[in-house]
Amino acid sequence: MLLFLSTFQNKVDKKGRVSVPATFRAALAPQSFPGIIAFRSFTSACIEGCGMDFMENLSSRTDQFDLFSAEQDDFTSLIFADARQLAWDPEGRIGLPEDLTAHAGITDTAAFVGKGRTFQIWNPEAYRAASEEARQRALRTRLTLPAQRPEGGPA
Amino acid sequence: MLLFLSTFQNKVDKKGRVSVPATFRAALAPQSFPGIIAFRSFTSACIEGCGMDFMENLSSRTDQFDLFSAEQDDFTSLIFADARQLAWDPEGRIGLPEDLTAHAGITDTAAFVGKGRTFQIWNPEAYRAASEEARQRALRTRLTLPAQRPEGGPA
DNA sequence: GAGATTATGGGATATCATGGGAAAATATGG
DNA sequence: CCATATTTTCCCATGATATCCCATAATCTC
Repeated sequence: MLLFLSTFQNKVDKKGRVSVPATFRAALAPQSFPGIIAFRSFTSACIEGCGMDFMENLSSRTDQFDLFSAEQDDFTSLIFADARQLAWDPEGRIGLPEDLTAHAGITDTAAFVGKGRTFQIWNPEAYRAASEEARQRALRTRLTLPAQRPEGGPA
Repeated sequence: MLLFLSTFQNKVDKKGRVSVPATFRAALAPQSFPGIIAFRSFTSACIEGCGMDFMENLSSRTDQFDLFSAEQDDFTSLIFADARQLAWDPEGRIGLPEDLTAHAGITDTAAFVGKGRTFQIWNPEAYRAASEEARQRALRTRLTLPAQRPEGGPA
């Protein structure tokens, strides 16, 4: 199972810990780092989550900018500087740092939302509202996906 | 765990020592040299930090310049001549040389900023201002990453 | 319905950041 | 070449934090 699917609501205990859904952990099992990478979304009031491989992939892509260029610098500031490695304990829980929960408005419950290669962590009510809006928007504009790009080709 | 992620603020004691974040030390653990490489940034008021492997990679890149050319000469002066090996003590602390702290305006607190393959060391307030600017710039210009390269990267 | 897996709670333990003193290494001066 | 001063490195102590471990309840699977 390589994709993050479905939505799970788990409790945040008084220590700030929350269980990562078992299916998400299974999706991350092949990774080198036993946990998740999390950073503040810069478009929504939520936390972005992914595996270390996703960050490695991002790093490779930023290598396409010239080293020490302004673009490379801005991008790495935005993502890598803000990202946090959250290792899970033997029971599969992570501790959510205060600045992340503050950004997402999370207090006693967290919603893990599958997004395919990544996932998000929301305040449950905030997510309900945001997802309903997204659904309305999709119906209004007849949202479509671009056709798949041909794989491979000259490097 | 090959990437430098997140931002950490550590104190500089009266001896000029500061703890390298444990996760950064872990990322540098495979290296032969038990410490970091540091040199003055020539784009910002901060200290650039990395491992020896990255310096070797830089050396390869300077090979793109003609040997003994002005560019090659400038680049190697800016980086290699200025770089210093800072070994950490048994507790994971390094001593920051005065010329580096002066360049970054660091006095009693240092911010270690993850940048992927490298990291930076800032005066905390200076970094807050610079990162906020970078964030605004990135959002304004809708900075995006080039599409994934056909080869390499996780599936 | 039985066994296994998962989510949750709380106490014990280890790790990390930090401070200060002792010992060693280096530099300075006669 | 030795004595002294200065710097650097090492060692130990401490508080705060994060991690581990065990126990229990809810859920899922077969």
